[in-house]
Amino acid sequence: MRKGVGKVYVVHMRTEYKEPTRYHHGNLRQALLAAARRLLEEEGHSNLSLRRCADAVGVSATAPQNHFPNKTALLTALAAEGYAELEAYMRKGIDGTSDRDARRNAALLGYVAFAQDHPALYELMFARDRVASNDPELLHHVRACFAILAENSKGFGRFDGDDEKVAARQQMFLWSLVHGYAQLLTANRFKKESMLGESILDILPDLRS
Amino acid sequence: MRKGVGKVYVVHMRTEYKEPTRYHHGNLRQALLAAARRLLEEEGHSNLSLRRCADAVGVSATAPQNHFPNKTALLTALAAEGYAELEAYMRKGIDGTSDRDARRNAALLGYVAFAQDHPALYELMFARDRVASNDPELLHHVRACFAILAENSKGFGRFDGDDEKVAARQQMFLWSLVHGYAQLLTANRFKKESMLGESILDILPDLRS
DNA sequence: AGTGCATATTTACACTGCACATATAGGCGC
DNA sequence: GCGCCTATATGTGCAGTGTAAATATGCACT
Repeated sequence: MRKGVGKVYVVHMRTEYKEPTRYHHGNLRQALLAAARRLLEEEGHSNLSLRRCADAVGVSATAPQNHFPNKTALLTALAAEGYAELEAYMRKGIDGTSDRDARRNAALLGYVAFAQDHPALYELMFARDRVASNDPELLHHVRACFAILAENSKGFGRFDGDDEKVAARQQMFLWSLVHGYAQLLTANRFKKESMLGESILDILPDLRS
Repeated sequence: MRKGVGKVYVVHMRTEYKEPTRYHHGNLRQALLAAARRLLEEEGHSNLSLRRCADAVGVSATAPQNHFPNKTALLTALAAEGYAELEAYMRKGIDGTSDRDARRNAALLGYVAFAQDHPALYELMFARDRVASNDPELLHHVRACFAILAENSKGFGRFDGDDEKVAARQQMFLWSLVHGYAQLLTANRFKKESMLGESILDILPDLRS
């Protein structure tokens, strides 16, 4: 039995809208993810707790346990969502472009744009100790992102090895570069005076043979 | 007055050695940092707490407050220590080498080696929400690391712009690449079959003009 | 109407960071 | 030698956290 249903309205405004209190939320999993994301992006990782998510949605402190076995599971789902969006950012720039170099550049720009728009989420996506990096759903989205980069890393730069090796090295090169750039950029580790009007394309050297 | 000094020896073995109990530790700050580092690297970030550090050293739960105003301050000091070591890793490979390309390669290899030897610490060093990234001591060590990369990024690759721009872009390129590679490597994001016998030098394309 | 099961609540517990009051002892002037 | 100041430690308390376990609710299905 809920203690004082009306009371919650008196204590403070609900942050998220919720149908006039009923026992079963109906869409709690999604609502929790949305609340978690808002908390993460607006209040920072250290202010994101399961209890605050539950509060924001208007359910009891332990209700999230029915949808996520532990906090890591929630964060993992959030990270997976992030990779899906990262993929969309890259695709948006690629679609409608046919030139090979232009497609690769568009993917890189989309990648960096995502990291800049969602720095906290991007950091979470690479935090080994907060997400279950072998979660199947997460891995699915990770691979989809890598596949886009892989597709668009063909035929540039001079690398050693047979065709297979060269392809692998092109991919690793491109992902390393764009990930490092995105993270250093959002972590403010680049000198300000270096950053005037720069984009990732400016730090990509001329790789023509 | 300490409640049952002998008791702690009965409950469990102390992890760190400590002089037969005396009120003032004498070197608590250093001891706490060492304990924190051991906890971080051996038990993972989520098992690192101020109280566990205090326990490991054999002082009361709130003793750390005299040396670190809050947990972030301790983690920041730990991260600064990490940057100092990263610098040492790079210097070790560089010293004694005079060839310019060889020095740059040595710096890169040292950088990656550090990340592989201390993945948890390396992650902490770039965790925006856990360290005070504007701490003066931290910044000092960060800049020392960047300076090494900067020194050894001269005169390679074809970049646009005047001399100053080119230098900035060479540095950003190199740091992005090595940081991204180090992080993706330690986060296990590269396909296993791509990694056979690879080093960062293999994914660095031929940049000769 | 009754029943089963997914989904919620309540209660409980160990642990955390931190604020605050208090205790200790080593060093310094005398 | 002596007393006091201050850095460094302890003790206590509190709000907040993740999670386990028992209990309540109500929708779907018969």
